[in-house]
Amino acid sequence: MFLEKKLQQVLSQSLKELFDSEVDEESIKLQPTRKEFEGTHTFVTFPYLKFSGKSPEQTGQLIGEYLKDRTGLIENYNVVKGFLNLQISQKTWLELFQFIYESEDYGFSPPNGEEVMVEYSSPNTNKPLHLGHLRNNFLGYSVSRILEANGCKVHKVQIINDRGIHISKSMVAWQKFGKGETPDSTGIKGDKLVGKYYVKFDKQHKQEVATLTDKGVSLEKAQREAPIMLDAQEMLRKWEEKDQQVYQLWKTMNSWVYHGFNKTYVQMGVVFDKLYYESDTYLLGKEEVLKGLKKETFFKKEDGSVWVDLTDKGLDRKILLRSDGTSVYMTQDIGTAILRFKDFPKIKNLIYTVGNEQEYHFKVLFLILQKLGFSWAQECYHLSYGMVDLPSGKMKSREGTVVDADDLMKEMIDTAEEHTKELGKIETLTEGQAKDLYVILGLGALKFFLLKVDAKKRMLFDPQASIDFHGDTGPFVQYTFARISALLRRAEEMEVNSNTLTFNVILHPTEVEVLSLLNEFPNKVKLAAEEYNPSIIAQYVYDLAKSYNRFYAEVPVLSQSDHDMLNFKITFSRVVAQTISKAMGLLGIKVPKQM
RNA sequence: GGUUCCGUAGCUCAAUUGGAUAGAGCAACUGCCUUCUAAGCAGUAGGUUCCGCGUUCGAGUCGCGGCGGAAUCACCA
Repeated sequence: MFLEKKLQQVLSQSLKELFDSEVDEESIKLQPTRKEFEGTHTFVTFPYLKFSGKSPEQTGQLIGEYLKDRTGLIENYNVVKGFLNLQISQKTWLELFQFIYESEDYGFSPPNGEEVMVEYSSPNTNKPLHLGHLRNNFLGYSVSRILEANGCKVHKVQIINDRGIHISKSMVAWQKFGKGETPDSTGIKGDKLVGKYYVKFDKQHKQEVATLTDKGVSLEKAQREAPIMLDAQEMLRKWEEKDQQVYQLWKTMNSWVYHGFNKTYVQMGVVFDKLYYESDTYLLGKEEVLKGLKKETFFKKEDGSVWVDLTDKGLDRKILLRSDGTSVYMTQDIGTAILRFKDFPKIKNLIYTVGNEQEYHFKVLFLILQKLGFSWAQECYHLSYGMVDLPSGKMKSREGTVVDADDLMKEMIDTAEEHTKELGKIETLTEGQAKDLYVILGLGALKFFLLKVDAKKRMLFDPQASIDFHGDTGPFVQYTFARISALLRRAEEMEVNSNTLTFNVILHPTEVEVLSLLNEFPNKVKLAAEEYNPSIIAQYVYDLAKSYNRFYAEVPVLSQSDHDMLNFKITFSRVVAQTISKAMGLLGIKVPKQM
């Protein structure tokens, strides 16, 4: 950013003086120079030929010459076809470093007064969290952090789908087969216990359906009218009537689940500022739909069901209330959205982190909110992410191919422990510190793996082979941080005076490369926020670490005899470590001082 | 069938939003620990960017037509 501004300025100036053309500084685009050419920044001359009236090469030559002679910014240049490659002068690089070093919070913006809400995690209370939730949560959490880094105040919220037929199913099965089991009595985590009964329901249901179809009942009818299914529906009715016993059971079982979820969230390292429950919002949604019906925004069918007609927007008709008056998914979401803007009237943006399978749903939801006359409907955004596939294909709870969140995290942590012990570099850590380290590394690997891929894209996760601790991974970046930390510890022992920085030094090419990346950091943070895209940060921090490692391998730091050089390289390393730590923080990943 | 998204090295992913000879990691192979952490560094090999046509100085990227895959189109959530 620092460099771009200066370059844009002098380029605009040169265009004016050389060709007498007014070009807005902001509109001048620079791109990184391909590494087979000399230089770091490239200016493409093609768009400006109309001003110069000369060939691409000549235009490049003229501008390059001007910059070299008239400004101290570049020390050399070369022209290949229409590409003007600029080599920034040492002096400029050092100015840049000084600027970064002295910046209060380099790359991050101070509060700008904007308020946004990010929803991530929308679990059902009938089964445990799985790999899909991990991508969802890491993504939403990271996007929140990135928005915060850009100065926004972020409300991190969760919507808990705590009502409906699915939880009734678990409740019925627990009543029938549970024999009073509780998380305490069994030692099973609450969400797992409830999930167990959800599976039990499914099993029982299948059996009953089979019995019925054997008697000649059609499959569809059998599925609908199997005794246990009727029980579940009855239970849902009783719940809506607030039947004491059912309500109590519902509260109890949900509390088990929340307790279990919380453990999982703590391990994941994600937090929420506020929780929304669908049981609190579905009635509000219903009210709004009835209001809309009065105003004839919606219409009623003969059987009493309420619909919205979106055919004028190229979409379909969509049901909002069933013929028996009960609400559907959409009804709840209408209520939730309204409640949120009531709770936080100042929010500029409501971001839903939800899988791309629900794109249609959100398109419809936002249109309905618009029809209801809420101006803020424009501010709702569906942050849609792709599904996580397994080598065996899609995850399906019924077929037992779901990767459980707790299991996966534990596996990652165990692998990290194994790896660390093999390398044997942490004898000085206490047992507690070592345990913490395994969590940092295991989760770092997992988060980085899930976040480095563009969120919009469907991705493949191979539990056996996908998670590596080498190469383009979380631990690689963490390692770079730990390495620099070790270096800095040593430097401290040497008592190097780093208070006075005199930049009377000669830069190594690898240092220029790193500086060029450090210069990019603010851009990346901004871009990641604009696109709600953490993968930009993940790719960036990998490049930075990679590039620093090259420097580390080629340039000795502590054995520098010249004081200024020594001092510079230590400070330089510290700035890189700080930037790595900040970038990883945006991904929700911690970095260890030793590993 | 309609709509939307996707197709890049053996595998997993990039490619600065239309820029130069399409880049990383993994897997394979070759070097580098008596000097700051080798979870590292350097190197070799690997490509008709699914196919075809078009748009222009320039296409993995934009348009059209195919082929292949996914999601969605519920009185499920």
